[in-house]
Amino acid sequence: MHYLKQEKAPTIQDVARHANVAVGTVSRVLNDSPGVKPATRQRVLEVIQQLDYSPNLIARSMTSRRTGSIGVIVPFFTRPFFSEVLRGVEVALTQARHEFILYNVQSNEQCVAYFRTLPKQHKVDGMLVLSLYPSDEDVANFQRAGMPVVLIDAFHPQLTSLVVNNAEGAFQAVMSLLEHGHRRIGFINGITEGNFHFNRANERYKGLQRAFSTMGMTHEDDLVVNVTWDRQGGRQAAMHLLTSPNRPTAIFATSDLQAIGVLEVARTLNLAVPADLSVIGFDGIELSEIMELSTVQQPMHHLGVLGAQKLIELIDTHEPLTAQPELIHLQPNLLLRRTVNAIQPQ
Amino acid sequence: MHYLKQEKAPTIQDVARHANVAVGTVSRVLNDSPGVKPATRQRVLEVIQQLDYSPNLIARSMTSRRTGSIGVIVPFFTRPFFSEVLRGVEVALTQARHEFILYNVQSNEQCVAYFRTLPKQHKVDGMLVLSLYPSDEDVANFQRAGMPVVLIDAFHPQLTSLVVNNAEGAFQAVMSLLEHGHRRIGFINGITEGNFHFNRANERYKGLQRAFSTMGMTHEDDLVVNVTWDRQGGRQAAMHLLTSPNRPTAIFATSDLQAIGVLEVARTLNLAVPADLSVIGFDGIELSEIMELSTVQQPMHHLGVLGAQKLIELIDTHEPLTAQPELIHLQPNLLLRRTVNAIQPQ
DNA sequence: TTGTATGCGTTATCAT
DNA sequence: ATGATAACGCATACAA
Repeated sequence: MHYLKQEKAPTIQDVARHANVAVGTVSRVLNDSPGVKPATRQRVLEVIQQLDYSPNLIARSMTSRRTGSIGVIVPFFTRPFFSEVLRGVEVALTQARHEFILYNVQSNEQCVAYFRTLPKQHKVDGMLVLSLYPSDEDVANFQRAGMPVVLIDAFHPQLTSLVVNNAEGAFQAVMSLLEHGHRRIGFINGITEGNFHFNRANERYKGLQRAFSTMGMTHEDDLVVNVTWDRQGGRQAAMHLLTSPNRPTAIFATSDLQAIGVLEVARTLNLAVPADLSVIGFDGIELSEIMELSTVQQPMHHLGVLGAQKLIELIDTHEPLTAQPELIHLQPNLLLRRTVNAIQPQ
Repeated sequence: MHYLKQEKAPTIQDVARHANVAVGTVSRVLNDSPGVKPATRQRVLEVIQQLDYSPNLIARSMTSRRTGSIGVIVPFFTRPFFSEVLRGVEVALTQARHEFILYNVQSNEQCVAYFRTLPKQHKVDGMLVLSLYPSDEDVANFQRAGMPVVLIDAFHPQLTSLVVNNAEGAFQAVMSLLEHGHRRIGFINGITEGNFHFNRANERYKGLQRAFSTMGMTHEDDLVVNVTWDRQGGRQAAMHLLTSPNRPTAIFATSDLQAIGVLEVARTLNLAVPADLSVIGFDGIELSEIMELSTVQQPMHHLGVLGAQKLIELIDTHEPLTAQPELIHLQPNLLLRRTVNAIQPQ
């Protein structure tokens, strides 16, 4: 092969020289600032074309103090729920001509490290945090660094937060089961592998309890199992619940993945769904549709889009830090599908 | 709330001043270069701590000409296949202390635009390209810009490429169907929504043809359907194939998602799988396991890890552009599960 | 309308 | 061992 010429990339200086103008003028052309003679502009444009010049974005960030990219901190980004939210984020961001750096977190230490270091590195203009709860100290750090932050599926009093009404979603799901005649309802509660600060699962538990008390009943503690949010966790929980004496006739899981795990175990135990067992999940990922799983649908895409838009807003308005943080509530939506049935007469 | 002090972030100058040293010394401490008296180092370190100073990475990139982040160009990143590869990328990258910017592409124009602009913007140190084929001109651009590129699940003679032996995978899948007695085998070929440059599907078709010719037979054209890579496409194709007279007894799809679509249609048509219809997919995504779908497993995670490692290598060695591009072959692996059965006696 | 000069926060190359 | 200073590529305030 012929040798490759790897000339240094042309700079604004080169353009200026070739066009017989000063760098200032080229800069003005680039940012189409007013006050440059059409003829000159034309000439500069031609040279730019000819030299195949493109501004160095890093250098530009030096003066503009904007990088054009935002950081997204997310646990286990390949999980369908997060993946769907990210999709929404991506849509809103590309529309706003921004890019995003993905900071995947798999352990508490990693999360803490990101919260600590990222605000001060100046690599991003703002941060989107998914399902993770920064501490007061972390928040103070963000503010000191002047770094806008939006929380998605998480909450902090001083940060713009988008939250889904988890309690309400759980309430509806469990009410539905109760109305179908179920009384022994297993509840699979999510803990997280990394031991992050979550509390969604507890809200969902409260929703369940409210449903029971609405019906003048109380939920029995022995039907609550704490496991991880994934299929594996669901399988463990289901194995425990379904092989115990006086097994539940229905199971409500705090994630679809867990619910899928339940379905798998039910299959191996030869329990027919929904004849022998009703199941409701949470999230409304695509998989739930395929499996015809009843679930509490979260507005994942919307969560992502809205969160990204709010963040861009904060960045663009240069966010007077006195501004009141917004708290935005979104509603989940119960989706009854194949896996829920009225309880069979014994 | 008390007013928020949003002081400007401290710079290396501030540190120098507070420590009564010159910026050069602070820089030396930061990069632990040799030749700085322990006492001085200590003092500087203390000031850094006290000021909560952290170097501005953008400014650092100015001189170092390295950003510490790489760009990943990927179509439809939420699809399980890409998502899994990305997971591998993330693992290798965080290990190498790099970050990645996700460039999601959904149309040919977007892809072309990324190929054109990204190399010259200096926002990333290198690029990872998934399942997309840059043109010769694009490649020339990369080289001119001195931007290392690694192709994953794609190939270009002048670029380090990781490819899976698609033909072999398809061959094994179809051979298995043939050995199970199937003769009328539907083939669902993938086209892509965005009209990118793909050719994987054709390789898979070749594998199918080779299997047939190995058995001294030929595959009939009317059993080939071209649809998109997703569930939707699979459903369309299945509907077409399964409602035609003399329907196939088995279907081989070029993606698991398509195969899932086939299963869905089979269910609505009251065709039992595998009694009435055998199905094999391609990719080996988690969903295939849940659905007990037979499939050709691709080394997705490995693809991501290896690709990222190769790219980091290129970046670190500052890649003398004369270097021979590597071509790395990975093998897929046939996974026979519930959805394949010997053909039933009519 | 256009040119010049300064600054952005580092690193690196000189001196000292 | 450390200090002073020139790049790095661009934007911008100020001059002309």
